[in-house]
Amino acid sequence: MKKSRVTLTDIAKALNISASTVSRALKDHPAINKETKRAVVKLAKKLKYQPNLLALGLLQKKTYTVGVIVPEITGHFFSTVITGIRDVLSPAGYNIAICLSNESFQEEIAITEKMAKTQIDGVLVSPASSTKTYKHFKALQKNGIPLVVFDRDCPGLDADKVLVDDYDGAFQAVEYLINSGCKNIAHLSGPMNLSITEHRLQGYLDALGKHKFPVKQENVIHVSGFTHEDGIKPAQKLLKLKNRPDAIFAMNDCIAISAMHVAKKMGLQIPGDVSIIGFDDEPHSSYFTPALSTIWQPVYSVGMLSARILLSKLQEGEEEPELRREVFKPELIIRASSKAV
Amino acid sequence: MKKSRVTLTDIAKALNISASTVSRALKDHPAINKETKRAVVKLAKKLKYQPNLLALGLLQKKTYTVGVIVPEITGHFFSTVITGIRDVLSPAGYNIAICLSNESFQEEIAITEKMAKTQIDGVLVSPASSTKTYKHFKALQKNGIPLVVFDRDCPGLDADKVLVDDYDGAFQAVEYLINSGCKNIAHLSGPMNLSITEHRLQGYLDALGKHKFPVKQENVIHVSGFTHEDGIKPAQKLLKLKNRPDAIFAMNDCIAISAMHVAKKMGLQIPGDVSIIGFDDEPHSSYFTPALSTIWQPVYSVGMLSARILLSKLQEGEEEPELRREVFKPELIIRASSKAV
DNA sequence: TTGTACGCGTTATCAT
DNA sequence: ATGATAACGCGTACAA
Repeated sequence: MKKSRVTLTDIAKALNISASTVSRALKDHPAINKETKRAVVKLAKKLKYQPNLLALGLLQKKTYTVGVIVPEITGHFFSTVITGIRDVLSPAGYNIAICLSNESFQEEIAITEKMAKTQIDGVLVSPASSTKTYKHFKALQKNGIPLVVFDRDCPGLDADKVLVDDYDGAFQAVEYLINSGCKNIAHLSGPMNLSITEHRLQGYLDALGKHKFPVKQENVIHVSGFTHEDGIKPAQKLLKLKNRPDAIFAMNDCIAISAMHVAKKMGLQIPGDVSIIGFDDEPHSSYFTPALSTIWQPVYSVGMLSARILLSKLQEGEEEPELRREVFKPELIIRASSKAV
Repeated sequence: MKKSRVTLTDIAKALNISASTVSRALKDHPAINKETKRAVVKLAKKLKYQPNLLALGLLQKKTYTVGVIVPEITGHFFSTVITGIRDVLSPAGYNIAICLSNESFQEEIAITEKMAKTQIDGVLVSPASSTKTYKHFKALQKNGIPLVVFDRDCPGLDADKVLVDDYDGAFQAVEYLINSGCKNIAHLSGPMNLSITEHRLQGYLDALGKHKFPVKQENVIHVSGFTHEDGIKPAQKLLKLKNRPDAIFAMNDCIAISAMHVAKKMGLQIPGDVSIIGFDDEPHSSYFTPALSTIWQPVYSVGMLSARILLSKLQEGEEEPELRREVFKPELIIRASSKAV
């Protein structure tokens, strides 16, 4: 027997008044008798009345729910972004529906469709690494659902964007390695087709170029995913090269840790034989031995700003054609896994 | 100008037929003309019609959405549980609404209320460490919303539960330390009032008791939270004791890493001077130096089973009074941070 | 101050 | 095979 929940009408019947009066009493409507209001509020509390948000959403065409699509939440990055998003959206009265694409294009499409059906008010998204076209995002926009892209760019998609200057972070890291005397710098790059992969790779290449360092094909290896396991073989390949690199810039901390692990197993000194720098500044990165040098990003701010931008679109209602593109600067954090300059 | 999305009626008008016919055409109803069906489907596709799930939910009193309440997602544990939950619920046609209580009792209450309002079908929850009463959960149940508690128990709450035998895990760890020759074993315990904290502590105490080891007050310190920072001071306090422990069993890997960090800074050998064992088997735990011994839990299975139990309640409809209580056994994983037996 | 009527989008039921 | 109607729970314009 499905217990149906208490409704406005239930209260109205019990008090022998109309549902609209009950509605007004519960919403601080100006035109309402104090007595009736008191009675209604009292009974509502007693019956533990909960307004049905589905009905409200249907009526107002507004659900006060924002969808957040991220590829994963195992790492520090996205879970922190989500915290930033929540800290902005929650006080503003918005719900957050977190959805994981699992780095899968297909799942991402399924999620966006579901969101459109559930009448979500707006969407914050960081696309999966396997995402190739943006039709599903454009479909959302055509439905009048504002979209903000964060961290991972969607080149060619007209949307508000909050990004981090990955190019700059990579450039800083590699230039530091050069300044610290490294001569043969390798790069453990990310999965192809991902904006952050490309930008970090380009930063690496340009830093080498600026200092007239030759770029060697063999020194750049793409990993297939973001787990430790994904980094092991590529790191081995790199460190077994005839002309072994004396520095590795890894696309993230997780992969950097794999590289450290491999290097240590091979009996190499860090940073004596190989300097290593990661990206992301995961919370545990400073606890490894040696402590990992890395690139710090204003992750929490990325979440907050993305949410604020979405919020403004949501509240102004009128779509303003001016799209925002905000880019945060990352910072190099030098610890013990790289030589001093 | 808010673009309202395409509805059944829009399609009906365009085709000069009734909304119900359109509805039938789109749902493979038996009684429907092939021609009209073809026309409807074609137009629906062209117009990118998306059924409004709010309306459906309102009508059927079923939203096909399940709420998942977890204290945090930064660690490996809850993100993996969520994966398990999703892998069961998604194929069954259910949506998942992930909500973070942030270890806050207040937020947890707010979340449960919101879930009741949004007419969620069922709830999976692992309570916050600050949660003290279960009224909010009972309110959900009274509303006819099935509830499954996982990992962290709610003593006294009548609900389906999927737990891990934390007592047993702790017992195994401590007994191993004893067998490996440690004489003065300390425990970095979790926040008070948390079932897993109590069970792990009890396992520690009973293992000592079984082997006639004295229990020293000074050897048990509670940490206030689950981050690395929360573990530093307690670990320092422990390792600066006049009678320094020769082993530490930490309530989780994160805290164990803090302890390792402190020990190394003090120039202690691990496991020569201090053995260390954690709990959770985080993915990076084996990459530390020395690799961390720990307790592995069937995390993914916890998620899957919880979801399956909820699913059965959801589908059978009729509430069956028989509550399930499933307890998984954890496994001790010995790496390099503890001596061999 | 309060009640009535209507509509949000959908489906089930009954009628045609 | 198709259409009309009612219903889900709520808020609001309008009437009383």
